Amino acid sequence: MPKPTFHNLSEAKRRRITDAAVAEFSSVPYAKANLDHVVKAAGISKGSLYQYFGGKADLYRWLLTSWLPERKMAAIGAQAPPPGASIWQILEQAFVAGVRFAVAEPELTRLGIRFLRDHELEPALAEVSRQHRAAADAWLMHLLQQGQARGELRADLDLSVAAGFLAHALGEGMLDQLARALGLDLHEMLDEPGVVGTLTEDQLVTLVRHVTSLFRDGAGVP
Amino acid sequence: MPKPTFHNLSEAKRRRITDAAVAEFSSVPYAKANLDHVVKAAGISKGSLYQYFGGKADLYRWLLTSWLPERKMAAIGAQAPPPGASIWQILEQAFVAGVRFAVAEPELTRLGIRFLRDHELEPALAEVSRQHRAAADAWLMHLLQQGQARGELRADLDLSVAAGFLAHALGEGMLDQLARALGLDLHEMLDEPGVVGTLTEDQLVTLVRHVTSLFRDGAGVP
DNA sequence: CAGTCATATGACCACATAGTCATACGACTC
DNA sequence: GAGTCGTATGACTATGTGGTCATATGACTG
Repeated sequence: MPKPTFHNLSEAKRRRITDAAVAEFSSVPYAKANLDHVVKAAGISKGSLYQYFGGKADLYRWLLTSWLPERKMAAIGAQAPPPGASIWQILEQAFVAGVRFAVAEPELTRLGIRFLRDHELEPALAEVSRQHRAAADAWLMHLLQQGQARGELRADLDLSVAAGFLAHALGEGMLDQLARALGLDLHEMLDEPGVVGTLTEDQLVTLVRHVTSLFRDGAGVP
Repeated sequence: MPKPTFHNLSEAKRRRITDAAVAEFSSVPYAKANLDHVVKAAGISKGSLYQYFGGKADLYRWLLTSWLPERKMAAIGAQAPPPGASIWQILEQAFVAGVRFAVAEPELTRLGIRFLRDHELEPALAEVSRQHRAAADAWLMHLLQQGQARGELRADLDLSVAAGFLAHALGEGMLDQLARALGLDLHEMLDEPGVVGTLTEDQLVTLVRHVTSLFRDGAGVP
């Protein structure tokens, strides 16, 4: 976590530093991320960085556990679902919010994806990631149980299996599908700023419905 | 690719080197993998390793593009599906073969998973991975089209979306589900050699059926 | 203006580790 | 036994980079 000095800096300077760090950590895996790039891009000296943060791991941890979640919250907002919403509406809302964020902030998305892939490196981060997973899991299981009780789900569904797939589908999986729809690789898509913007709201919602439809009743063709 | 010298070595020595390399590359990401560990574990000198391979990247590439596929083929074998098989039988067979391999060879599985996660590092490997993906994709799409033509699929299914999910489900996703069934994290599961053996053939097949059932007709509860 | 404090600096150090090379070994030939 | 050829060795070099520290700047105080 940042040292007090960091909080005393001007908003603009903090921003320069954060931007530089995000750019670096989102473009290469943690082990390859280079603090010299960060300080150069931020226009500060190496010594200063160590006046603000405890080190590389500290900076990375702060970005992922404090800064990124804040940005995400700010961007998505905690939209309460309408009172009588079906679990499909709730899921759809979550899916769409996630994809909209990815479209609006491809760099932050890349940062998050990188984290998913090498969180095992920093034991402290592994714990963070485990908690995230557990929270998402609990939320999904609760939702699915509710759905099953209301008869909104296919009756033959194994909830645990479904929750596992939805967890993936809500995150990376959805982005993969998007990339697929554009004929690209996930990384290619996130690296090209313009391309995601070509997706229409309509395409997006259609894609989301195709995903959720897997868990709803089929049309029942024999 | 290995230099000619490597092929002249005794089977046993080649084996020691390969085992050491697999152990290293499967336990840490490529950037962190240390050739000194490899030579020590293999009981050879650093110079020798460079007599056998062009360098770190060369060794890694060979493991993933030649050695691992061979081992996989040997372990799974190219079982032709029975002539009149439904796509569900074919998929089930593929799923089960994949999981059996993971159970039998957790270290090789870890190696493969690591590769999936940092293939972007080595441009040459990115190409390899792209080809794998494309091949898997083509196979799945073909299978699904066949299934749709025969009416074995839910009629409302978007084939492209389904193929995307199946691609994940056949690989990492299936392993994730397995770990979930054991109450573990994917990496925890692969790191503990004993634990996977506790799964019965029955549990395994049941899990696989739960996954494929997502794409089949639901029981149709309103 | 002297003193003090927070902040800034970048040359520098410490260390890890990919890759090299001069040298040695040993089997096989003549 | 001298020559030669494929192989083995590990000390060494080159490089990249996380982290440190003596020194500086400059604002504010009395």
